[in-house]
Amino acid sequence: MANNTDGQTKRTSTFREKMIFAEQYCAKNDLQFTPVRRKVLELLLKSDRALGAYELLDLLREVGFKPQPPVAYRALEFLIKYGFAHKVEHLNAFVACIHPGKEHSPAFMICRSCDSVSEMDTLRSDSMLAENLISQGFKVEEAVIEARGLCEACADVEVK
Amino acid sequence: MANNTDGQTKRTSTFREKMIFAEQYCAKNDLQFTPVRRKVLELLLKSDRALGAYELLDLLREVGFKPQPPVAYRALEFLIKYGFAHKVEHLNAFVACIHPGKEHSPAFMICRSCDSVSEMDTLRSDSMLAENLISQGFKVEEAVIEARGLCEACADVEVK
DNA sequence: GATAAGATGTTATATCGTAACATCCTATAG
DNA sequence: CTATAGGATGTTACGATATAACATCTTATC
Repeated sequence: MANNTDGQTKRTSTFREKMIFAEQYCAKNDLQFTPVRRKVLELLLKSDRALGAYELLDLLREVGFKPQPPVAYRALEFLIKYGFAHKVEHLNAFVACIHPGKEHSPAFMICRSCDSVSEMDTLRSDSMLAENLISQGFKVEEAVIEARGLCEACADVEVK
Repeated sequence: MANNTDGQTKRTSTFREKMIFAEQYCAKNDLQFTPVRRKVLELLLKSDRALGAYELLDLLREVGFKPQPPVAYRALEFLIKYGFAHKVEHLNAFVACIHPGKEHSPAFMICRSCDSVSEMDTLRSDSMLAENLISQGFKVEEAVIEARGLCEACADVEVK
């Protein structure tokens, strides 16, 4: 299938495109996209599961870093603050964001069979939710949705 | 205002009514509503905030129990399993459920100012959400919504 | 009164997360 | 070229959350 030089092909953005986006976003906004931060984002992007902080620490060690826990948590804090990653609260674990740069409240689909986590494109449901809550007198500033169930692949397999 | 003998008055159910409901539900379903479980539910019902497991342990100690962590976690596991309580993942803390016995995915409104947690009556939004996710090939089995923002009281106060 | 299931007691430890302070790096002013 | 200031990282130590594993007790039933 398409490589990066094929500007015509329709597809979601690639790993490399996301890294380049992060790079440029940081440059534009005077943010330091340091080696640890870059590596953590790479690891999250390459994983189809959410990764725990200590798991990330192990992976960082495998590629030559010698980080203590605060290093991972600080990198994650940075990535989350600027919209490159989210925390999945049900798992105490972290995932790369699918549309960094855009304001949004994330919604996750967590497969109970294969543990994959995918982020829903949920700009629409945001507003439904907010309206709903506002109607009860609550002023929503941010909202997170986490759904557990079966992803398409695992639902196909399960005969039950 | 109304006491329990006033069957006509419209209001949400009282602490005592909820305890009686739990009692009867357990009796009907051969579940043991033991002293620790009862006390933990009482404590959650009486609190307007979510309570952490270790906070509950302290409160249990104040009333004569001498529990180690697993005791609290087991009581909570029971209450959650049978729909009397929920875990608020953003807070690593627990709240009593507002409508036990009914199948539902909870939605919480967490006030960033006063820390109050209230559960939204969200049977409707459930289905909206499920439809939305199903459309992306994911089979939702349960979903949790957690919104942060300002409760009505705190929004009124805040002049900003 | 034997037995089995569920509940609780208890110890120890795993897992997740952060406070606090030292050090380093880099940009910019003097 | 130093000085210095802010942000980033290194490091130690610990706090907070959660559970595994096994012992004991309680209760219902045979």
